[in-house]
This record gives sequence, structure tokens and C-alpha cells, in this order.
Amino acid sequence: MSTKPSIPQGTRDFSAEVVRKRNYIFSTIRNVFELYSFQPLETPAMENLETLMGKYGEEGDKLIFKILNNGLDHENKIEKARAGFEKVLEGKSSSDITERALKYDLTIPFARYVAMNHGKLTFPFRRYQIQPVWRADRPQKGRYREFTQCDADVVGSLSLLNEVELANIYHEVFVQLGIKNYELKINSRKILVALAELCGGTDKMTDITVAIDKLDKIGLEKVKEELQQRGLSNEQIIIIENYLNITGSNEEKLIQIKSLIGSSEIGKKGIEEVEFVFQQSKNTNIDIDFTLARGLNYYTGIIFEVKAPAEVKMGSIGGGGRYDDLTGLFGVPDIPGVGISFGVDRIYDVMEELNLFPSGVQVSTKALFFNMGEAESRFAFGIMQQLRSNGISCELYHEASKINKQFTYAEKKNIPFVIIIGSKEMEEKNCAVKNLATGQQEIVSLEKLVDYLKN
RNA sequence: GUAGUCGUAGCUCAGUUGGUUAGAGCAUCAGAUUGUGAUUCUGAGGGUCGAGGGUUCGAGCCCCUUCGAUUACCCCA
Repeated sequence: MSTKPSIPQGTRDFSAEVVRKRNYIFSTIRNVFELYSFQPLETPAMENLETLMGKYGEEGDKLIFKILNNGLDHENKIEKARAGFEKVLEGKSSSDITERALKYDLTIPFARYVAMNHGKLTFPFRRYQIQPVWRADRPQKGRYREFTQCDADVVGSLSLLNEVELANIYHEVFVQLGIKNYELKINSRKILVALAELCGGTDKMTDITVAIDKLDKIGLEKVKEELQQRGLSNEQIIIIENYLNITGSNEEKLIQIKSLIGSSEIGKKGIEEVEFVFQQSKNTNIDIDFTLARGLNYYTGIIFEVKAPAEVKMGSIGGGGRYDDLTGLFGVPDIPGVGISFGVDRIYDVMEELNLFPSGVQVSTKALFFNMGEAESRFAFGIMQQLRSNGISCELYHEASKINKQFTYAEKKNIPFVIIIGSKEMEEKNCAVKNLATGQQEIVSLEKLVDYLKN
């Protein structure tokens, strides 16, 4: 019976200190979302499995946490359950075994919500959503099985101004959090389509994007090798090499890409998109990166990815892009959208590593009343309630322990003031207030105590 | 899913080729100190050495299995 308790792999408990820091990130992001006129939405932790399956690619499907159906042992269902399990063993999923799953991201549940409610929503619909998601991935640095995403999406508008705003939201949030040298990479899927067209057809699109996405990780030669393995001809690889060799400032890159794929109709459109967002947004951290591809295949236009400052080796701390027909998957066509996501858990790790949390984040109890005995503590209790009704967080030590124990308690809990009310103070209607940081102590009349502590 | 590294007190870690009763610092608790502590002094408690099996006269150390943590690959925030 006494096995050590534990929590599932890749999940975490958050202590008070961590919760406060996380809340600091949440509220920063939430305030910016609200400032940009996004409305909150929350969706269930679990979705019907079929809502999620097939939306994240083959790899993604494997990483969805599936929930076992209840009542599998019921005598009427036992045969079905057996048959369903056989299907699972073959790598398929079976509604006889599982028909619900934990949500994998916030975008697909949002698309499902929009499809269900498109008659009631006012378009363009701007929503933000801050909730945990789950992935059955092997945990490692910056990767958890339960983590929180903060998404903002605009659906029902084709305007590129949305992309500009989202780029500005990224900037606003990261500047406020102190992550000044983050990098916002942008590209357009249309440019990648144009490249694929140039290299023998859009069916090669996935092969090409998967390979070039790895450029900064494995280098040009390895990318070329991979392209060869994926069945591209030498001629085609030379085109891609030229594409990958585009370097320089953002302006220079734009000139080079135009000469390479500007003749393609879709390529031209993609370049215009990137150029517009780059010029219209005042975000100085934008880096136009034509190798950026992003895994999710529902993106159709601008794509974003946020890189953490290089010194922390965290990789992506946010991402997003435009999808022309996400709700089409749920039977409601022609609602285009664009969205971004913040990965709070990684942002937390980055800020921790760079020491960016302000000290004021740890706002704890303001004052501790010492317990100086039976009558004294009963008196102090009344004073404490007065402080509380004035919005001052405080507590009374639970028993009349030795003074140094009470001091130690205050110190450990990071409580800045202790208030001592003994028999003498009760008579004189005042109290001794000691500032633990400075060690200074003052006699304060009980009437003025609220003002004294409010500073 | 594949692979590497690591599991010793509440925490951070020592622990010799395998050799008596497994150690230190910090933390906790108690004591010169029931109205002024966080710096000192004294003492105490605390361990199935992750778990299970094996080799050996003898295992914290070697071997196998298993669980957990962590890192990398794949993929991703």
C-alpha cells in the first residue's frame, strides 16, 4: 500500500513560486491579446477522437493521448472490445476501444468550435485561448507531455493586416517579458509551393519542405543527400540549392527570391505576402527565412515561428500561420483564418535561464501577526481581519510558539513585516511592526496600521 | 518508438580493486533563550543505497530484469 506516489511522465506539479511566475507570463500575454481585441474561449480538455485524427499528419496521430472507453468489460460489449483491440494492435484506432482523446493543440478544437457555431459568430472572429494540451511525446529539455499554449486566431478574414497584427503581438509580448532578442521567422507556404512546382510538381512539396526545414540543423550537404534519397533529380536539387543559398538582409533576400521564383504566379503572391508583413509590421525582430516550413500541413499562406534567443538552445517558443480552409475539415467551407501560438512552458524555461523574472512577481503575504498568547492572539485576530478587509494579505501564527520560531516562519515564507501585539500593546492600542528586510521596528498605532502597511 | 547517462538521508552530493556498524554539508527537531530571530555553540532524529533477481565467504560498487529521472534522434511548443 505504501508505494511512493508519483505523477505521469512529462507532467509537473507547480509550486507557489512557479505558479506566480507562470501567471506573470499568462497575464502578460492575456493583456496583449485583450489589447488587440481578442475574445477568450475555452474548450474541453478532451475532444472526440475523430475530431483530432488526421489533422496533424501521421506522426501527430501517434502522439495523441487516447482515452480508453468506459465499460469495456461489460458482458454485452466484450466481443466488440476484443475486435477493437485487434484493430489497435494493427496500428489503427477503433471507436470500440477509444472514442475520445485529450486535445493536442488549440487550433483544431477552435476550428471545430467555429464550424459548430459559425451561424452565431460575428466575423471576423478574433479569439484567444489559454489552456493545457497533451502530447504523448518522449519528454526532454523544453518538451513536456502536458503543456500550455496561448493562441490567438482571426477567422473569417483574408486581410494580411491580421498577419501584421499577430507579428506585432509577438513583439509586444516578448518585449514586455524582456526576451528582446528573440527572432520571428516568417515565410509563406506559397513560396514553398512555387519552389515545389519548379522542381517537378507539388506532390514533392512535403519531401522538399521536410528536408529544407533542417538546413540550420544538419547543413546544406546533408539536406542535399536527403533530397536525393527522397527521389529528387540533380537538376531539381540544384534549384533548391540556389533557393537555400539566398542570404543577406531581409531586403536582399526578397530581391533574390524574386529573381528565382518571381515568375511563378503563386510564388509572386507568396513574396508579396512576406513583403507586406515585413514592411507593414514595425517588428524589428523579423527574419525572413525561406527555409521555414513548419510541420502542420494545413497552413497555406504566411507562416511564423519564434526562435528563442540563441544562447538558450530552446528552439521554437511559438509558431503559427494562415490556413485557408481549416473549418472545411468539419464541413463548413470558406472560412479562412490565421493564428499564432505561444509556448508558455518553454518561454518559462527561457526566462528562468536568462533570469528575466522581475523580483516583484513573488508577492506573498504582507504581514505575520505573532502569537503572543491566548488573549493576545484573540485580539490580534480582530486586527488581522481589519487588515484583510482593507486588502492586505496577512496571517496570524497558529500557536504561541517561541519568538525565534515565529521569526523563522516569517522569513521562510518571505513575509516582509511582522506585527507584535502583546499585553503592553493591547493596553496602549498600538503594535510593534518590524520590517524583516531592514531589521527596523516601529511602534504604530492600531488606527494607522492599515495606512502604514499600504505605504 | 530508438539510443546514451544517472538513481545513496527531506535537499545537494562523497563513498577507494568488492571487505567491519554507509558518510559530509545544508535543512529539521531539541537544548544557555517564553518580547526580538536569520551569525555561534551543544546534542538528537533521519537510509530496504529506486525495485526485483543473480554472481560471491562478502554487493552501495559486478551481471541481468524492471521502474523512474534526464539528454539526444524522430517530431514538435
